[in-house]
Amino acid sequence: MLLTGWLFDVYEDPLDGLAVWLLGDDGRRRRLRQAFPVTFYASGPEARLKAVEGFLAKRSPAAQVERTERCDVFAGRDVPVVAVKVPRPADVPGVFRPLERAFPDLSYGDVDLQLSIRYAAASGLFPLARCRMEVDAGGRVLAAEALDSPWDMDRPPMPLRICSLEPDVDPAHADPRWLVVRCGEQEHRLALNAPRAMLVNLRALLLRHDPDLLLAARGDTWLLPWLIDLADQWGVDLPLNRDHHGKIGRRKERWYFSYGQLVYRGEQVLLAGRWHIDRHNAMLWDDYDLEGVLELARVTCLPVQTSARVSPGTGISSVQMLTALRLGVLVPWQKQQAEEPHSALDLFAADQGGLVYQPKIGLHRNVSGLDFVSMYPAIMVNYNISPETVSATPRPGAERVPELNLWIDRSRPGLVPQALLPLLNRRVALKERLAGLPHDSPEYQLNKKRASALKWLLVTCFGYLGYRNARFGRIEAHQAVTAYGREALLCAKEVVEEHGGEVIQMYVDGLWVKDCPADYPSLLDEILARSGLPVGLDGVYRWVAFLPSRVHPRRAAANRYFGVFQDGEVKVRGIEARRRDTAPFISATQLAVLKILARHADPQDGLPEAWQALRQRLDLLRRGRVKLEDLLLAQKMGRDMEEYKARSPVARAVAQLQAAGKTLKPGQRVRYLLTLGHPGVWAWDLPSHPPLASLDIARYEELVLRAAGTVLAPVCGILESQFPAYFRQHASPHEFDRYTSQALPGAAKALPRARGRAPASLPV
DNA sequence: TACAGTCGGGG
DNA sequence: GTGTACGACTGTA
Repeated sequence: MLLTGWLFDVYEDPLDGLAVWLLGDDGRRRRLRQAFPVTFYASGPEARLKAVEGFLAKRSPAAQVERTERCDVFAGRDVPVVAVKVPRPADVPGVFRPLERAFPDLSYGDVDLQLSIRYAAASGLFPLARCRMEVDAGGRVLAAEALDSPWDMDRPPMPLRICSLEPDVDPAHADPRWLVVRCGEQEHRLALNAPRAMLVNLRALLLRHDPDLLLAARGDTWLLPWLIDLADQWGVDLPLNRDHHGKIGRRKERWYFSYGQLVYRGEQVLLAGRWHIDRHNAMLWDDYDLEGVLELARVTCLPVQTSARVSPGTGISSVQMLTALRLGVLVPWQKQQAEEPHSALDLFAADQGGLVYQPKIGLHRNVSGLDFVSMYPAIMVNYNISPETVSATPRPGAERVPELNLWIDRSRPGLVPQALLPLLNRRVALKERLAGLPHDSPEYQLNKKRASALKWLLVTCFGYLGYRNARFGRIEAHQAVTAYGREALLCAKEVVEEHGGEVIQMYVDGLWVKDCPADYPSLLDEILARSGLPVGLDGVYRWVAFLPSRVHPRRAAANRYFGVFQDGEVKVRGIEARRRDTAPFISATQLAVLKILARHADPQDGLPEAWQALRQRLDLLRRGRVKLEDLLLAQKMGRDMEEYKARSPVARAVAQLQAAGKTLKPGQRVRYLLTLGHPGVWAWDLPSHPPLASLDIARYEELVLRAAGTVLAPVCGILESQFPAYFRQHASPHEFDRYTSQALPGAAKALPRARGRAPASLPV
């Protein structure tokens, strides 16, 4: 039988090797089976390989053992190996573990690979591929072929049936009463206080709609674990899985450090034959949602349920492994080559990393923002930077890295550039398409999410190059990339200056140019021609403010700025509104003030209106008209409770929750209100809310004024620290407490003009 | 004032 | 599955 359709999912089947789900063109969802033997390799001295053969013949008779050669990418050549082929993926650990224990001195390759990646490399199929399968009467796949590729720009959408499940409130905050279930056009509200009826109804819905995707809010961390227990308790057979043979996969919650910050990942519940995604436990869901997840699955070949939950780092690592498998390069089981311990993992490490300049503090008009497009990935591709192409000694035909004693072999394409090239090309193609589409069209939205998912993959690949435990990482390659980056930025600066522009700020992959020559295309082309890397115009700022450091007011903070483009769009970086610990009301106030300034060609002309808006906001705060949710500060718990030395607000809020029986894990976010007296905070997830009168309004006022000062002080030409006093004196002629909304229009007239007040040290 | 603790950055 | 930068800022002691 010949079937065509979409590849829905592939996972291990203990008996047959693989379970393969096909979403057929006829609308049927079929669980097929496929035999799938897998091979891994051992390499080392001849005598040891002989011993391996003897060992396996005795200990693992089911394994087929063969002598051959494979490419060791770090050695740069084919090496003799023992190939060990086992009948099913599930057989690998049983054969490998004793082998590795007996021969710890050998190198191993292709051992610990995700099944989906092995399958993709072997079959040419990928998640969501259009495909044709030849299947026997017993549902065994005899042959399969892909009918499209992940790089296709236009593909028919996969006809997914989606069911969404959502509790009426966040279960961490309060006890939900309803579960809202949406299947297609229908919406059902299931009462949670009648568990048996709820289960029976949910079962009926699942059977009737048979969804491909359960999109559950808090599905990982609350709903599914709870439903599974409840169904068990009430003896209801709840068909969460579509695969009757499959088990529901549970992964425990965990926390870890990544790029210097603590990350908490909640428990995961993975279904068989159906996808389950919890948008609150899905990486970057708010950025690219389902379409981005599907794009990731196609290009990384990770299963959809995995793509939704992993960090882009895992994604890029999968693409590298896939590339290696397809090229016949061994994927090291453990990292082979020695390297210095290092710390500079991050894209923006200033020391021997990206180039950072001290901008000129204050307000600047008519500034162009120029950015290299995907700078670091473009460098890796353009200069062929890969762990195996970098060497610390000159080799014939190798190119020296600027400023460093490193050489790059450009005679053969490196593994990492080969993995990146299609991603980079696709992102460029998607962006080109976006440029021609109206922003409100569905096609624009779709492609934007795809481009965004690719962006994160590309951003992370640089970090992976320098990451100690990456399989295809090497610190020297990482250093080479940043060296080329610095060179490219300096090259761009030269070109700009030759054209008569003044560079007022440079930051890793971007530069800000005052009174940039208007002939952009030729300027950008020249930078491309001289640096080899594409540059784009981020936009032309009507004005942009670079902020001084709060700790050292004479020094500029490279990373705190805001500005307004010619079309009125606002861009902010590093200031309160960008920080996830800022209360929504405070962010909103800061942005509201900034948007008022943005409406004026000269931001100072917006000051009277900005003062008025600020007074109104403070008035709302005073009169208790701000929703409690909008006053929530949110911070991550950075360590275990016992490890806190200072009674910081977070520590106090966590302690409150603990006393109320709610335990938080490191990396989880704690939301709290600021209250009067001791302990000064009120954790949001406590069973009750604080009385309105106990909110520390004065403290909130301080925070509002501080955030407003960040954007207003540079426009007034004063230091941020002077702002609250300045505001009370100049912009608020009446006593604070006497504010009423009726008094406001008159008050606005009494405002002074700030123009010309700037001290000499602050260019305005 | 020193120290402890958390945040951004990429588009 | 793995994972702990750096500088800037805020708050505590």
